[in-house]
Amino acid sequence: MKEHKSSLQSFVNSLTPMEESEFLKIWELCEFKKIEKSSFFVQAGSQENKLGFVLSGLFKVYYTDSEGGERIRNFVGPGHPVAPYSDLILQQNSSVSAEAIVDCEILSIPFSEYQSLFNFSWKWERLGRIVAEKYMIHREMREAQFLQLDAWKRFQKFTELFESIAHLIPKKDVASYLGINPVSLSRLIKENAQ
Amino acid sequence: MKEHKSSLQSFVNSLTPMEESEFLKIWELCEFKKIEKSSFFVQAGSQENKLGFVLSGLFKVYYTDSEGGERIRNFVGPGHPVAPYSDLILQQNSSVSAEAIVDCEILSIPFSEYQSLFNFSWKWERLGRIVAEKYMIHREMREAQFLQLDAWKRFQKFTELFESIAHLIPKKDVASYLGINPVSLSRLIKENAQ
DNA sequence: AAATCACATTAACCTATGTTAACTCGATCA
DNA sequence: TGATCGAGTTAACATAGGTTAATGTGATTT
Repeated sequence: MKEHKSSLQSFVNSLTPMEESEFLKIWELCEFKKIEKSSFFVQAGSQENKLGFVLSGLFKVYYTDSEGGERIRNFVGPGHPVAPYSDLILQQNSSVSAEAIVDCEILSIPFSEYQSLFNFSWKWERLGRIVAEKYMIHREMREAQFLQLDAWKRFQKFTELFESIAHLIPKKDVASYLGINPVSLSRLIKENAQ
Repeated sequence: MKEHKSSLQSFVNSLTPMEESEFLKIWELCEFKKIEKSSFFVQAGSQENKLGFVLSGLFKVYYTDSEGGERIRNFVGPGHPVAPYSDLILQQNSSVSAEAIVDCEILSIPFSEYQSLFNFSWKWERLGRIVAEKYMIHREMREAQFLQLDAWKRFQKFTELFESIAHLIPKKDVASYLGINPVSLSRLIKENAQ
């Protein structure tokens, strides 16, 4: 669909401006998929070869602990890539699951073919660099927050960062993202309310 | 010095094999520096334009909290880059300090010139991508540990990761890296020492 | 409509980690 | 040589956050 194409295209162009012909290289790799609420784009433990680009909806990306509990690494909404990026690079089984919180639409791209674009042109190599840099900046921001902030301050940062989509996210998932449990989040909200 | 050159060269080649002539592009940018114990390569709050490559010694890279306390993000030893990488990319004042834990020798490279190499050849763009990917993988690993592990388990991971240099790191700095205080680390070691 | 279910809230109690302070020890300095 | 200092340890107590369990509520299923 036209709008899906332009959604990906404006993402790509915002990172590295590209000629239409260059952009088509990735567009040809895209497969449109619908993923309904509570279904998975990526399953932890499996060897994946997909990079997703979210068109609509919202995913949670999480580690699973030994008792089956979720530890949410990130939420990913429209206009952003969703993938077990480190695992794809290291060619290891996915350490995270990516699950739809609401009904979602995505473009799915085979990761190995995405990587092949790096050999196809400098522009794509550059895009790969910038994508990696952006991932890094986000992971580092989270690391900094765990290192410096208590749970309540992390909650405030969460609220700022996910302002536009926070209302879609169940509180239990917010708690998991913060590294605390839902009961504790309830208490924090109550204690800090006004 | 010959050995400094080959130290950087083998780092570069391990990421992306390069012709001697290509490698010289970065080698020409390098300035050799000695940084003595307790001195800084990077100061938090200042606008920096340097990428360091550690030849010998050991740095701690840390955030400073409102009361002046250190929150250590990472330790960097020989053969690795040391820089406020995200801040350099975002062109903002450094959010971290990089301080020598012992006397150090480094190569210092102007970051803007390092970035210019990306325009000079595809090979350098590729190197930039791989460096960013590796940074990302490390930041993500730390994020995952804060999300999933308690302080004692994080300490065990620290011990594995920094096996070869852990003996150089004061325990108070280890505690800071773990996100706990030195008194708590002492207690954990005591309680877990069988 | 009744039953079920996931989610959220609250309370009571528990545990990991923080805080303060005292003491030791080895390194450095006067 | 003695004084000082920073790091590390320990103990006592404080607090943030975890655990369990009870309760409510709204959505979904039967």
